[in-house]
Amino acid sequence: MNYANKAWDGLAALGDPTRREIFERIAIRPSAVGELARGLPVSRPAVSQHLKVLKAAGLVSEQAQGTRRIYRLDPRGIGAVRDWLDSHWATAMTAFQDYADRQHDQEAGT
Amino acid sequence: MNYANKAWDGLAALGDPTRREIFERIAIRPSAVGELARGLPVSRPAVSQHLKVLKAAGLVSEQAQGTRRIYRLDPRGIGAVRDWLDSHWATAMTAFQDYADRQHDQEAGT
DNA sequence: CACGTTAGTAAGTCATGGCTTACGGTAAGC
DNA sequence: GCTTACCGTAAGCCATGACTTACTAACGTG
Repeated sequence: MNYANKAWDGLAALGDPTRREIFERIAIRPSAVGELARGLPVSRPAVSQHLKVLKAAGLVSEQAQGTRRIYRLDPRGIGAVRDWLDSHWATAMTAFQDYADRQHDQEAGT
Repeated sequence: MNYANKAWDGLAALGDPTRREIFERIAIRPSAVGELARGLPVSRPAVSQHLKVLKAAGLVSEQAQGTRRIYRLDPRGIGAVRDWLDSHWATAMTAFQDYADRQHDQEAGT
């Protein structure tokens, strides 16, 4: 139960729509900064700043290739957020089931 | 592959730390608005507004109980975000594996 | 039936953070 | 070595959105 820390950073990072867009493009294909910026309605420095946040959250990793920096998905950070959500999803499922059962019992009881 | 829509709303909603805090408290135990506000450093209307966003994203559901509104987790919205993340996590894993293999082959080749 | 409790909405304030331009710095190519 | 391409950081601007107070509404209780 310590995905909480990393999961929070990840969720905070994925809260911005532009960052989600960048994230999804990287998911399709690892890309360099300028390459990403060319397909987006924001400037290249803006993309750089977003990548910095995504990297700090552990969602993407960077690899130098000449003067280019190739960004790709980082399974670790993504996995942390996934686990956090999965845990809450399971909680929600059982809670919902219990709730539905109780409703049913109440109706049957009267 | 249409969790994208709901997942985006969910991620946008969970981007705010106060909303995540509210979300986690509801996960522990379904609660009314005032009850939540009492344990948080923000006013009751602020909590109301956050719950509105969470509900619109399909992450929580509301049930009237007298003048009180009980909020509980909604598995549907949470599941959508979970699936979105799970999908990208799987992508990241295989991509990372491929990348590692290629690095290894390159080293062996020389 | 009035009062107290609970909660959503409106309006307005203010800070967070996303964006831009400008700059500096590194690696490849001629 | 000089130029070109690629990228991160700094500084500053500005809009989004989170928060507050005030108001209105609905339900239960004495």
